[in-house]
Amino acid sequence: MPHVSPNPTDDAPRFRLIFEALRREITNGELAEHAALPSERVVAETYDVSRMTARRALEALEIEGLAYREGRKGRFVSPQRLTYDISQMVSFAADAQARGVDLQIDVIEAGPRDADAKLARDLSVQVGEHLHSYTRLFKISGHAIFIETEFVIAARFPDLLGHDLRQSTTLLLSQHYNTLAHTGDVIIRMRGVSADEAKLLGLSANTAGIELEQIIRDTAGVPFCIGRQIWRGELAEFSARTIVNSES
Amino acid sequence: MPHVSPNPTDDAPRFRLIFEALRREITNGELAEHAALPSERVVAETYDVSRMTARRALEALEIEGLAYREGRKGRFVSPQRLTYDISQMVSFAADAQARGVDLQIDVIEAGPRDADAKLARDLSVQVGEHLHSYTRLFKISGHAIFIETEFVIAARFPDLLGHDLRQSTTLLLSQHYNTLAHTGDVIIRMRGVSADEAKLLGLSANTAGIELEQIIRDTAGVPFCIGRQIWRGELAEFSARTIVNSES
DNA sequence: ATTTTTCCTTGGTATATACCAACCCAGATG
DNA sequence: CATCTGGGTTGGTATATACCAAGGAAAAAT
Repeated sequence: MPHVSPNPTDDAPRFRLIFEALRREITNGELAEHAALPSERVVAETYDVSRMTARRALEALEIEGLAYREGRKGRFVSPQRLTYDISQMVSFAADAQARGVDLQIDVIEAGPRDADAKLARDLSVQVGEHLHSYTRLFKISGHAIFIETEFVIAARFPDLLGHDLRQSTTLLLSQHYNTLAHTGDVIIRMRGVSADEAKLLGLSANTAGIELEQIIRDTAGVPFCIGRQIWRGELAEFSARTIVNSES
Repeated sequence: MPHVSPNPTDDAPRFRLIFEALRREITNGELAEHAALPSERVVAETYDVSRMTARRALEALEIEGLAYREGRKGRFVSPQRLTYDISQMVSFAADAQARGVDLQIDVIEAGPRDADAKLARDLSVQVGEHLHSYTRLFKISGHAIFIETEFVIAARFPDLLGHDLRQSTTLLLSQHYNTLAHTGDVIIRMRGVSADEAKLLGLSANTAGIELEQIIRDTAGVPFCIGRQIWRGELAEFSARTIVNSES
C-alpha cells in the first residue's frame, strides 16, 4: 500500500529512523570496524521501504562519518578517526611508521611540471620554473586515506624522482638534500572529490572530502615544497597546537 | 521515451553534465554570488531530465561548495570562502569587525551547565564543576556561517552571562576578568550537522559541515574555555601557520 | 492602510521500477 | 592445476509519480 502518508509513531522521516537504528548498531558495537553493513536492498526489505529510502539512510551514515563505501563492494563501518597533527610538521609517513601503523604508499604518478601562476607565487619562483611533481596514495591496512600531490623545485632537488617515493619525503629531503622543514602554512577546506580522486579513494564522485594545502619552508624561511592532500573526510581529523602572537 | 540508455555524446552520467554546465555558469560569473539558481523543476525541464536527476546535479554543486540551500526558498550561488585563521587565537568576532565585515551574533541559548567527563578532562576540573555555557549563531551579511557553543568555568568568570554576549567573548574575558587567551589546541573534522544545527544554519539535516573544537588556555597554561563550532562546510576554510618543534 | 486568505513555487520525502557496470565466487572447462 | 564463464551480489544512474510543508507574493477582506 504505497503512499500511506507519514509515519504514525514518529513524525521524523523514515530514512532518519532507519539511519538512527543503524547508528545505534554501530555505536553499540554490534557492528565492528570494517564490518559490512546491510546492502541497500537488504535494508529496504528489512525496514519495508523502497531502495531509494534505504539508500538515503545509508548515505546519512556516510555523511555522519560512521560508514564508508568501497566501490561496488558495499558499505562498511568506519574505523576510529585518524588524527593528523598539522602543527607538527613531521611527515605523516614518518609519524605513522613510528606509531606502528600499517602504512602503505602507492606512487600514482611522478614527473616534471612547470610552475603555473599559483605554484610560482606559493614557491616564490618564476612562472615556468621546473618542478618535480608526484602524486601518491596513502593507505592504512589496505584502506585508502588520502591522496597527496607534492611540488618541489627541481633545481634544488636534482634526481629526487630517482629515489623510492614510497617513503616519507620529509626524510628523503632532509637526508639527501639537507633540507629541513621548519615553518609552514596550512589551509584546510571541505570540497567534493573529483572523479579521478574518487576512483583512487574508492569513493563515488561528488563525495565530500577534506582538502589540505601546505606550503613548507626551510629554516631560512624559503618555501621549497607545496603539498596538496585530499582526505576521505569521514576518516580523518586534524589537530593543531596554537600559540598566540601575544599582542596582549 | 524513457530508459533510452546511456548518453550518446558523452558517457558521463547526465546529472554530471548538468552539474558541469551549471558550474560553468557560476565560475564564468553569469550567476553572481547569492544569485538564485534555477529550481529543481526548472533544471529538470531545461535539460529534459527527471526532477531527481536535476536534484542530483544541484546537490553536487552544494558538495563542491559552489551553491547553498536556504531552507525551502531555493538554492543560491555560494560567496567566496571565508578564511578563518586558527593559529591566531584572535576571536573571529574581533577579527571580522576589524576587517569591516558585517557580522551579526545571535545568542541562541545561555545558562549554567555542569561539566561532564569530557568537559572536565579538557578543562582540568572535576566532573560536576559548574560551568557557563552559551550557544551563539554567527552570521555575515545575514547569512549563517557557524554555530558556536562555549563552556567556561563559572567560578572564574562570575556573572559572565550578565554581559552582552553579542560581541567577542575573547574581548569580554580579557577586559572584565583579566584573562588572556595564550595557547590553544584545535581539532577540525568533517561531520554531518544535527537537525537542530541544520535549522539554525538554514541547511537540511545530514548535510556535511566542519566541526572545530578548541581548548583555550591562559598565559599560565591553564585551560579556561572550551569552544565547539560547527561551520557550513562550503563557506569556510581554515588556515594555520605552523612552526616545527625543530627536533632536527 | 492593514490584515487575512489563497495560491503557487520550492525543496523534502517516498514509492516502484528499470537497466547498467563492477565485483565476487562457484562451477565448468581447458 | 589454472583459466574461463555464469550467475548473483552490490552500488550507480535514471524515470515517473505523488503528496507534504514551508515560504512568498499577490489578491481579497477588513
